[in-house]
Amino acid sequence: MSDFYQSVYAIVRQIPIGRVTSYGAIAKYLGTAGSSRMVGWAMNLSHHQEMYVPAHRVVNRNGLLTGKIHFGSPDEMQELLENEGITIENDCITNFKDLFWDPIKELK
DNA sequence: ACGTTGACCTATA
DNA sequence: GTATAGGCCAACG
Repeated sequence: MSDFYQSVYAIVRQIPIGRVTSYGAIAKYLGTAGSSRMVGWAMNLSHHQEMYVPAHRVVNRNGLLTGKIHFGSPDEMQELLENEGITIENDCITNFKDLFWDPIKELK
């Protein structure tokens, strides 16, 4: 495994409960801005990682749950987020702007 | 080995 | 404001 994926997983695990972030923010934090798709790939491989990765806390820039289909059940991701106190409406995070957790600002 | 795809983002029309 | 285009790079067929 390259350090890139490990770094991505490390960041995702450090996301506080009830907060979310975006692929672009993570990519930018890792210095691979513009290649945010790789972050998505990292998430794709996250499910066969030993350590659990809360990929449900990572959404796209619009706060839309685009990756929900990659979970076992499309509704699983929304349930997990709502379980953490996040409000979802039509697969979108309503208070996304408030719940947004920027690793550059918070983790830097 | 090559072409296509993808859990994205930014920019232009 | 929505629509389309381009760029990015790794994995899959």
